Parts: sequence; structure tokens; C-alpha cells
Amino acid sequence: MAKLQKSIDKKNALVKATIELVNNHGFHATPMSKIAKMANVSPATIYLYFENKQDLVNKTYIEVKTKFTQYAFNTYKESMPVKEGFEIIWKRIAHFKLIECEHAMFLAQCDNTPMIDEPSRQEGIKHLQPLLDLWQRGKDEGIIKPISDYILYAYAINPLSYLMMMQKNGNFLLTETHIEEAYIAAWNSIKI
Amino acid sequence: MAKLQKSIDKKNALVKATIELVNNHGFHATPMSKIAKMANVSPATIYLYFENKQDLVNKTYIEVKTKFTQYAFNTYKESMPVKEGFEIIWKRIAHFKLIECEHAMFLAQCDNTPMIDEPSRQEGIKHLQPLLDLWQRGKDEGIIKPISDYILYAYAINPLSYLMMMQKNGNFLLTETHIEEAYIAAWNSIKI
DNA sequence: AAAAAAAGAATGAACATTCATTTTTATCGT
DNA sequence: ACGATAAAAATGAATGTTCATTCTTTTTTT
Repeated sequence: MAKLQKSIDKKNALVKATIELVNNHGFHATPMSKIAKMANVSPATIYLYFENKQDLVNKTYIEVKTKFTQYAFNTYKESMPVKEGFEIIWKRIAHFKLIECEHAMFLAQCDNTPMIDEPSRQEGIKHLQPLLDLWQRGKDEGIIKPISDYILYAYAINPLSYLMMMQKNGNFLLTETHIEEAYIAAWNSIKI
Repeated sequence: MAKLQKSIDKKNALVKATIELVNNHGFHATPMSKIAKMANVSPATIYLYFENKQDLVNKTYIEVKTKFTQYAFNTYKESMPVKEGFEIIWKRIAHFKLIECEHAMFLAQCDNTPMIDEPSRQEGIKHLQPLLDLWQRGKDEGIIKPISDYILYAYAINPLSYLMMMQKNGNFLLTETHIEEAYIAAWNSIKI
């Protein structure tokens, strides 16, 4: 195994362990020692890859957020009609939250607590730009309500996070039918 | 000042300090010593009122959640028509999140992290029963979509939490107009 | 054999909780 | 109504643990 590959493997193992432990216990309740143990690495080794605990979690956040948005916008083209584009993006997001539940949970926790520092948070927000552009186009074309992007996001996208939480807590099972129902509710709340 | 009153004052000061500090730094990053300092009390005194840190935050959660739901359902009567009842409850909830932002933020953080233990979390959920009953009535009358309560909640209520977060982060200012827009989006996504 | 990477042990700070005293409040006999 | 005293409440300091980070040594790679 090449040296570079080995380094990448270790870094990935650390990121993976961070996600799992932070998901289950929260940032401050996951010691570096446990992250190291789960990644089969010495605590000291973490500091070869990351500056400190905060840096580890910031970088993990950015990495996961990047994966998330890459997945979300993968099949979307700017040339698509607004309605079709929205449906595609929305369903990709839903799908990501379904199959990459751990990653999505981690993002939700980062976005809802003071765990991530402000620069990384801002960096994370940028990734959503294509969706905001799509909405702007929809507003210009008179298809989407001319209201604040924050409200559009609150009604069209954020509910998925809540459903994922409930799913994780075992309160209910998210099926394809639910996803379809949720999509319809999402579109109804933003379309004119 | 009567003895009992004094005790209640101290307990309230502790709860208030807990909310403020946990909001700004998270559960594990708020030491008991800081909570004590902010409440003008010795660290040891906390243990006269609460068993330990976990108990302090559990009890704080239940107290805030109780206040929240009392406020939310205050003017609602079961005799109201479904649509009117929902509008009243929804707007009370929105109003609470607007004027009692600190309390609402605290609840959001509790609901999105592993900070609260499971029994307290379950206890908190129970408080929402009147809203679930109203929705059931709406479904029976053919006014509200026959879909899972979780999805109804995700679309009708949860978006308010997101908007409150954005407001808190200074990203945008939540006005009466926004609230009205959001209410319409909420109703559109749950009505038949 | 030199350089780089990794490891385990060591360090020192921060923290939750408890302990030994002090201060406040309540009770009682006068 | 008053002071003495017992009980309760509150305190600051002490304790023992946990943890992030660093240091020194060992292992691996070049």
C-alpha cells in the first residue's frame, strides 16, 4: 500500500469515527482518545492530521457538507425547467438523508449547535448557492413565491431534517410514500 | 422575603443561567461553576436544588417545554373549528419563538442533540398532544391531509424553528409579514 | 542510516462533585 | 418580644477524574 493512500485511509478513519461518536454523544462528550481508539490510531497521531479538536470537527463538517451538496446537485443542470430542477434536487437531498443518514445527522447537529466555528459555518452555507439560484429563476419566471430564501428553505428543505431525526429516533419509518407526500408538501408551500 | 420565595428565586436564577449559557456554548461546554457564577450562587448550592448537571438540564428542559406549550395552547379551545384552531395555535407558537427567543432556542438545541436523556425527551413530546388531537379531528373532517403526524409537524411547525435560528444568527430579520407568509405556507402544506 | 510517521506515557488544566465551615432561619422557653 | 440554640441553607475550598495536547521513544519508510 502506497504511503499516500495509507495517510488518506487514516484521515478517513478519523473523520468517520468523529461523525459516529459526535452523532451519538455530541462534540464535547467525545474525547479525542475515543476517536483515536475507534480509528485504530494513537491519540497523538490525530495531531499529525489535524491542528486540534476544533479543527478536526470543522474539517469533518466541511467534508461532509461538500459530499452532501455534490450528491444533491449531481444530476441537476441549470438548463432544466424550474419545477423539474427543484424536484430533482429535492429528491436527491431526500435520498441522501435516507441512505447517508449518519452524515446527514452529523450536519444537522452541526447546524443546530455552537459546535462549529463561524467561518466553517459560512463556508458550509456557500455550497447551497445552486439551489438559491434556481429559486431566483423561479421567482423571475413567476413560478415560485417571491418570498425570502430563508422561508423557502424553511418550508421546502428543512422539514426533511426533522423527518430524518424522527426516523433515527425510531419514532417512525420513512418510506418512499412518505418521501412523495413530503415532496408534494414542499412544492405546495413554495409554488405560487 | 419569605424563605420559600427565596428558594424559588434561586432555582429560577439557576434555570435562567443554564438556558443562557447552554444556548451560547452548548451543554458540555458550560461548566457548573459558570452557571453558579451567573446565578450569583456557590457551585455547591446547585446541588441543593438539583441532583447533578444532567438533572439540572433535564428539569430546565421540562420547565421550558411546559411554558412553551402552555403559551401555545393558551387561547385554543377544543370547540373551535379545525382551521381556526390551527391558526391560533400556530400563531401563538410563532409569537413565542419571536418574543421568547432564548427559551425557544434552548428547546431547539435540546431537541437536536443527545443532551437530554430519553425519559425527559418523551415527557416533552407528550405536551404537544392537543395539537395532535386537533390534527386528528381535521383528518376525520376531511380538512387536513391524511398523512403522518410527523410529516404534518415537519411542514407545519418545524420550519418556524429554522426561521428562528436564522433570525438569531443575524442572517435575516423575522417580521410580521414573514410570519404571515410562513403561516400561509404552513397551512398550504397540510390542508387538503 | 537518516528522516518521517506513529506510538504510549506524561503533563497540566478544567471540571463535576463533595466536604468541612460559616451564615441564615426557625423554634422555643422565658 | 427576646435571646439562645438547634436546624437548614449556603459557601469556598478540596478532591479526584477526565481530557486535550505535548513529549520522548519506537517503528516504519526512504
